[in-house]
Amino acid sequence: MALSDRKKRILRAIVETYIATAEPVGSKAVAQLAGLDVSTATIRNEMADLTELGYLEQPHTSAGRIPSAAGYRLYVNELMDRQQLTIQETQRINDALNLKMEELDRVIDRAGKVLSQLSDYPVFTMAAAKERITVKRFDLLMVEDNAFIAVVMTDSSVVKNKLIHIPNGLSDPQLQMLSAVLNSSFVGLSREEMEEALDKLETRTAPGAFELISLVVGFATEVLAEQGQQKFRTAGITHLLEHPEYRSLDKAKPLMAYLSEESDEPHLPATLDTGKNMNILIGPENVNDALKDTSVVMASYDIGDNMRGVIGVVGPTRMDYAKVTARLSYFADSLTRMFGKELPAPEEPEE
Amino acid sequence: MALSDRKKRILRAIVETYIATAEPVGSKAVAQLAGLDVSTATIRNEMADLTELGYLEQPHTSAGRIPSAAGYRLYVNELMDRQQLTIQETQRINDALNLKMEELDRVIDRAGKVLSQLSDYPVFTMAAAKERITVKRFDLLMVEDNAFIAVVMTDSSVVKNKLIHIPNGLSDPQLQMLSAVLNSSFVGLSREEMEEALDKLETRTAPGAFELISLVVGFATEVLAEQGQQKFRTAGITHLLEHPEYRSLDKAKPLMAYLSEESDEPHLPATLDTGKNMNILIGPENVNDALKDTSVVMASYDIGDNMRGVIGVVGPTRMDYAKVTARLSYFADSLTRMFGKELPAPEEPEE
DNA sequence: CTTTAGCACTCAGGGAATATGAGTGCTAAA
DNA sequence: TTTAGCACTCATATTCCCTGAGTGCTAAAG
Repeated sequence: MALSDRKKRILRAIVETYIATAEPVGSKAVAQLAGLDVSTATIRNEMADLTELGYLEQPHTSAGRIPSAAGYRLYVNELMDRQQLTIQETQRINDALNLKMEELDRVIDRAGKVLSQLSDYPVFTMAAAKERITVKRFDLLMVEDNAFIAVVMTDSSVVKNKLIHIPNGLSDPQLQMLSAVLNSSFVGLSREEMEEALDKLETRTAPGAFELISLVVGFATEVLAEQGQQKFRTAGITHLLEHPEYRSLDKAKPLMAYLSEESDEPHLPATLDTGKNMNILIGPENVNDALKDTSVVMASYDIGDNMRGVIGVVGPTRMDYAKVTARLSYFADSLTRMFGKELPAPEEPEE
Repeated sequence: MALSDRKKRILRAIVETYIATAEPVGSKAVAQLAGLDVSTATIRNEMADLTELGYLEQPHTSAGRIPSAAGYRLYVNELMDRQQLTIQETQRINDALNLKMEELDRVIDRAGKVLSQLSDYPVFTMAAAKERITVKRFDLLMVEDNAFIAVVMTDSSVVKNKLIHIPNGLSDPQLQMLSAVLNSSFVGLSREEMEEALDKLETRTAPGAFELISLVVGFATEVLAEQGQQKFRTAGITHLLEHPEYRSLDKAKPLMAYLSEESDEPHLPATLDTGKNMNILIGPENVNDALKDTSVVMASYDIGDNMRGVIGVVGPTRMDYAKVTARLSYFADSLTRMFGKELPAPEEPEE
């Protein structure tokens, strides 16, 4: 039940010209473009077949054809050429990512921005710890008399700190003691485990000391929570407005609101834990209502050993899949490569 | 050359109904709304005068009038009522801000988001150190054998850290020494001064040690740079699309791109250092081209002693100034108050 | 001098009618 | 199986006309 070669060429020509023009494609245009030496009538017959098979749709009787979701799917799976990036583009990407290593978030943000510029579609990014993360060590640094800095390092080598004020001051030995308790009782525990451990400790500890411990542990659980959370960010949402399917604001507004974090939480079906690297969701394949007429192309990458990120492109079903997938996979590879090399060692002193 | 009372009432009625309806206001509507017991003909005469004086404009001969920039200006300066917030609104604002104190950036982000929801316009925020900031102290914490954590605290009590890898390891005394050099030679210096000091030090120090020092100092300068930088963020840009003046995408796109950080650097004329608290820029008063048909209402607030922030609302010239200024000033006051109380003491252990 | 009624005039926006043309399906011949 | 030919469909653009809100001006009234 495979399609004839000719049908495939016709389908491909239709998908590609529709992607380029956003207008229904007629038999005449296909005849010229598909490079087949047959008449438009023949093409029409084939197109009728393809419509019957569900790969094409007709907006109305007297218009050309546009690809259906199934048509795009077939195109993406079998027909599409693997596009090459130009040297300028790879250069651009490398420049953007290989800046002197900054904070994770910023690198990801920048990646999103550049990908959006290169693809002309909005881009979203997420990152989260893959599995259970724990605190690897605590450090406390006295500052003046009435405050100390709590430094928390996770087992994925993320380090966070917080300034904690203490009205009554704290002696050096007290600080040592505090640090000892933290490092002996709370290292290696997940967030929930830390909270349990804290409860147990309460009865066995002097109230004053417990107060301080719970402040630091509270901060540590926040850090773990934040690391485990999937931070959703977007770049280039205004690119949406460049595509005719969003010319009407009724279409554009909900999607833009959805992307710009204004609709609350329930975000993209970004399957962080999928094994596959590249994932294409075409229109109705999206579960989420706001994305029904939208395609999402996303790729995941590793951030060191313990985290994983997703970077994805959002656009109309009529998306330039060939262009997007090429750029996207290059990005995902680059990110994996650079985080593999650089994390958990954020900066190598070059010499 | 002051306007008669009646003219003022007419102007005010026109501004307010135009703000509400977005459509040119005719003499009949004014007669009903202004509460003056005069005929439409009289109103027409007055409106003709106001047009002549430059406070009103006529889109075309047979339409009603709309306020000119000067008209808005007069309205904002003299005619506008000071609006009260409802209890629900102040409650909402307090809830949003008085969460347990998180990082500065997040509080500001949340403030922007809530203000945007309450005002139905996009909101931008910025924050930066007011004056010269310096490092107050350095701490170094050895982690395993091949890395240490550098902790930098600025004089505005911001603490940042970074994990630094060292291929060759480091002995405890070496670390002590490093720390001593940093704390004796680089505390109290501005970014530029640190770089100078680093240059001078180079000749007098062993290459290996200098390498490490320059890594830590490099990080410190980054921290100072980041603090001094004005971080521009926006929330709720999609609110733009709700206003008829941005129904045409040609209008909406550039402004949205401008706001969503896609057009590079040269951002809002946000005068961080202005003495005034509230600042209203109406349409052509904006220097920037992208904002020519746009009004900006902004307020500044203090973040502790050493930083200052701006929060502002962006919208069409036909903006609901009364509503916006009321909410905005409440926000600015709340922010100043909360940062005054909570910073530089980010969290008081309650007891 | 100010206000008002009356009136002719303007002009954007909406709706119906019409024209255009790209594209189709079908039939019959090659 | 392919192709030429033809009648048919229908979205879109164009034109034209109508409607009505709003204006400015004039002349009378207060």
